[in-house]
Amino acid sequence: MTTERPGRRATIADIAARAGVSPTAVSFALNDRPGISEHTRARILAAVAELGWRPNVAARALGGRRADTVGLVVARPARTLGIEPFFAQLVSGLQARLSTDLVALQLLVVEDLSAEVDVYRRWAAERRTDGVVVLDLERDDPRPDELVRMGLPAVLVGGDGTPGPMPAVFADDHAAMTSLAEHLAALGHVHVGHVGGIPAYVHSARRVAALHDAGARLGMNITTVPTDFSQDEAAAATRALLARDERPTAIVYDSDVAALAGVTVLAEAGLGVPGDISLASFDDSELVRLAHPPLTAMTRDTFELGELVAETVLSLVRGESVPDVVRAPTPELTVRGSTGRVPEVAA
Amino acid sequence: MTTERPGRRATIADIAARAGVSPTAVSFALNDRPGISEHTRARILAAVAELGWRPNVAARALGGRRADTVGLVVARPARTLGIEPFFAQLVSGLQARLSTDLVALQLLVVEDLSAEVDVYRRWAAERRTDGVVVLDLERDDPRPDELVRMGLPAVLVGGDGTPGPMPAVFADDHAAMTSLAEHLAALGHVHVGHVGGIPAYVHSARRVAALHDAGARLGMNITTVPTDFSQDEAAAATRALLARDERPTAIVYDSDVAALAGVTVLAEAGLGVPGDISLASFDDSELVRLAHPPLTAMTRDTFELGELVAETVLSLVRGESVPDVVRAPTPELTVRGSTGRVPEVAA
DNA sequence: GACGCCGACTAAAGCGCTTTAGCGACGACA
DNA sequence: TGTCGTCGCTAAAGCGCTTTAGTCGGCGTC
Repeated sequence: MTTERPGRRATIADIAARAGVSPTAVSFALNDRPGISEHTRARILAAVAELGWRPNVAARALGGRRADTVGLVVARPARTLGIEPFFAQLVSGLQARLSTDLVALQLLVVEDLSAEVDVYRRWAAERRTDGVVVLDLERDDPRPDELVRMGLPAVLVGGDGTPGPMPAVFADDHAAMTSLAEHLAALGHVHVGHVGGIPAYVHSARRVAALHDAGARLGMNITTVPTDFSQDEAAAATRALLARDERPTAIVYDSDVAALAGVTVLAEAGLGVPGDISLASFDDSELVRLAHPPLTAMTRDTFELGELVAETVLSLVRGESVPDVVRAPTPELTVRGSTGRVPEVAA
Repeated sequence: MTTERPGRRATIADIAARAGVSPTAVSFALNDRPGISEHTRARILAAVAELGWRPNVAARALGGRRADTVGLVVARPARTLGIEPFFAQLVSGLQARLSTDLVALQLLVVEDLSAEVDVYRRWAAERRTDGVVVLDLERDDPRPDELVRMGLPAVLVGGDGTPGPMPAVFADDHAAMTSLAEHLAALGHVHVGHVGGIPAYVHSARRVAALHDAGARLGMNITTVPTDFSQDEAAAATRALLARDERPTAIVYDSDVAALAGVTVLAEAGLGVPGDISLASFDDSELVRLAHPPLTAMTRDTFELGELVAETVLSLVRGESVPDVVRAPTPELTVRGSTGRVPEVAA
């Protein structure tokens, strides 16, 4: 156990004294730099262990070194984050990978994009983080350029798969949505509703495009209703779809939370799933697995995605070469009980 | 906008030069210390704004000041965190309150308690965080004493409401569980199952005690099955309860996620809720509101709880006086469609 | 008119590391 | 034998702030 010194905590000087060397030697030993004999190094490490000493991160960072911290700023209402499995899983994965390298994750939730950029500016000026992870890329998003300008290394999650000003981790939403559309087409569905996300988001737009492309190709009639990802709007969108003259025989939801809201609306309307109408969620998660019936969804390992993003940002801040576009696995179709053949009557 | 200097970023010396004063004056102006005239202060602040300068946090922390960071270490499997609304909401609330004071939240997920203590030790030695938030208090928990020993300020969430070695934010689980028991008793339930949490957790134990106390008082027969909070165990526990000779007419779940698992088991067993059996969840959340039928639950604002905890830890690290026990609002009963009168046959 | 005090400010030290420059000893090489 | 290179290590500067200990001029007091 650590022997508490009276008053102040141990510093590098205490270690040096105890090992009978200079502070420089301690620093060299600690950072695996050459010029310290094995014998001396061992003595130093022993002193470190005995006093339970750790270099003060602030002092370390001051010497122009890294802060060993990666930042994540999310521009969404703080209260809604708690129910987004995607987000929570991503953070868990990020955290898991970062912590193996003793790098901390700094989390911040803000109101909007401009507040988000302000935070980046602050962090960059304060040297608080070595790099950041950027989510929910939008069309003409100001963040990449701003980040380049302020010299804060960043990794984008999402994007359109084309090389941009900074590395991006990209999952092929288009291919994923296409396979979901093909699944529905194979079951005979023609009129398909789509409860989409925020159109400004690049990934939302890409999903809409994919679904409509596939619809055109496979002779399906797609109706997309955009939402802000909230349950209220998802429920309203579902009701709107049900009220259409040509009522859809299947509805695709952009997120798991939205899909659950949809399940509730259908239950209230007395419609059976998949007997009367088929449901599918683009995001898979515990939530849709627990629904009754469990929902057909595009499965991806979001935790793993987080790890991949962390890996990328770690390489980036270390100055290692990072590909412009890191491909994450494409989500794969998991068929569960919520999708079935189109009902006879409506066929 | 900031004028980028060639090479290095602005430091306090640049601001001082621009304002025609000494670095000391800049520091004083920034920290609202007396001894700077209004006129000079204004000139300094103008220079700060023009260069978009922010004090380097590392340099600041090095001067023995605060790190402006609060830590949260969670000893649970990282993958399960993503589906715990309680946890996500708490973090959101914490974050929201901390960020208004520009204090960062450091998140870390570890395997077990001993790894958690190691992280505290590291953080204390590195001066990385000013204080920490401790969750999931256990019986004979080693953490409070260890934290006191290493001099890391901490706030406990949970606990038993008695003053301990450090401030605790306490919600009266006992009273909450009692009101849930009374609700079931009023509906005529006698045989009540309880899918509990990890018995080592103080809050789990307190809930069990409350339920059994109320049972004794109200003539109910309570059967508690402990679980590790996972859905698998919750499902298994539910099946075990259903298989009992004296099948319960109501089941209480300690968490929302567990309750959802229970809903699925009942649906598979062909039992109607609340026709055949009543269900209630101790934790309320979006999840149980979305279930069909929506579940009766004990409602509390976890986001607000997070804010309260943040408030407490902020006071603590600032050296302000903090009560030993901060009382959070007691969760309140929200009756929804999942609890009903005990069925005739079983009554 | 001498003294003390106060307000406004500065010089310099110090926080705990990392890093650069350099030093002495020793062996290799010519 | 002299020189150079290398190894193992140290002295000292420097990172960008905060803080302590002043300095200096003006004003009130007796």
